[in-house]
Amino acid sequence: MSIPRKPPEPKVIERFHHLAIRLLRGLKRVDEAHGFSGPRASALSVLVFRGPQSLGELAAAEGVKAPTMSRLVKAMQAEGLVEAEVTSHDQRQIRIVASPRGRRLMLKARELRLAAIATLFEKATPAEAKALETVVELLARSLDEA
Amino acid sequence: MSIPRKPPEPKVIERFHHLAIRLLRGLKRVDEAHGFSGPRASALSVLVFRGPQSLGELAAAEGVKAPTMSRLVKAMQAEGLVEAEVTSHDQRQIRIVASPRGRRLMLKARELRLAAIATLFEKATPAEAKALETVVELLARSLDEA
DNA sequence: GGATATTTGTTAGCATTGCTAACTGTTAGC
DNA sequence: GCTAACAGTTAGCAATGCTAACAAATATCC
Repeated sequence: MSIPRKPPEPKVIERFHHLAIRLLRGLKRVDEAHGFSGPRASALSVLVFRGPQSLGELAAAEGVKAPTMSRLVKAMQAEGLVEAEVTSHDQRQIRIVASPRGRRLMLKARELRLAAIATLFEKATPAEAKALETVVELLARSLDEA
Repeated sequence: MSIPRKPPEPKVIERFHHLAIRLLRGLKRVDEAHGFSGPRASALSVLVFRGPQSLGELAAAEGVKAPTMSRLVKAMQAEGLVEAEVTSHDQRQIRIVASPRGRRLMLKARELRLAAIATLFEKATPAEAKALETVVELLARSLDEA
């Protein structure tokens, strides 16, 4: 028994593409207005939601190479956003932790981003809200298996 | 007569946010795999779809300041992606045009991006395809009025 | 008509963020 | 224990964003 399929029109794909770009561009503005942006916010959310990470883990989570993350961590340390220390059992690794201040700022920034997105959907009808859920499910499935 | 409303759950917003980030990150990879990326592809699509632009217009369309676009145009000229010349009536302005090669490469890159997105939706059921259309409509409406 | 202001683009110089290559120190394996 | 592999750091390059300061052309205002 096969599942019925009906891929969306190319036109819809194009519009979706364009909208995704515009959305992220807008979010970038939200971040910049609030101070620390991009890589800092992203690395901090990993540290807050997944807990302390080694440099390698954090670099992998963010999809960047070790030297890039090394420099970012150093900068964030100087700004009091994270703390780093050598772990007990393996003297090579470092353990990076979000500082209370880093945690607070990240959560605030995240809140603003989510609020900005929520605004876009606030006028949704019940049917549209349901459609959004459906699309989120579909996208999550596709991205996870990719 | 008021329209019934039912904003989506915060959880759905969060997931949508996360998925949008993952999607764009993936597209960046697609671009990088193919050579020229980000600002070049984006500026070229403005030149191809809206036609020749002055430097100021192009900078505004891309949301960057004039010096940034000035440098980008110079680099793209050197790479044979665009051509620039002084306009007839106002000797201050330049008229930037996509070269045939720039046009071709941009269209190819765009095709790859859209194909990557299409892949995500190719297993959609008819109901899911309809839901995507609904969300695209809703998003477009919200972003346009913002 | 000519002095002054505005507009358009460029140049110079700085910050951030990505990379690779080369290095240091630590751990693991033979 | 010697050597190989691993974890991070440092140095240096490229791309992309910015502001400040400038040159040239055009508009504006007596």
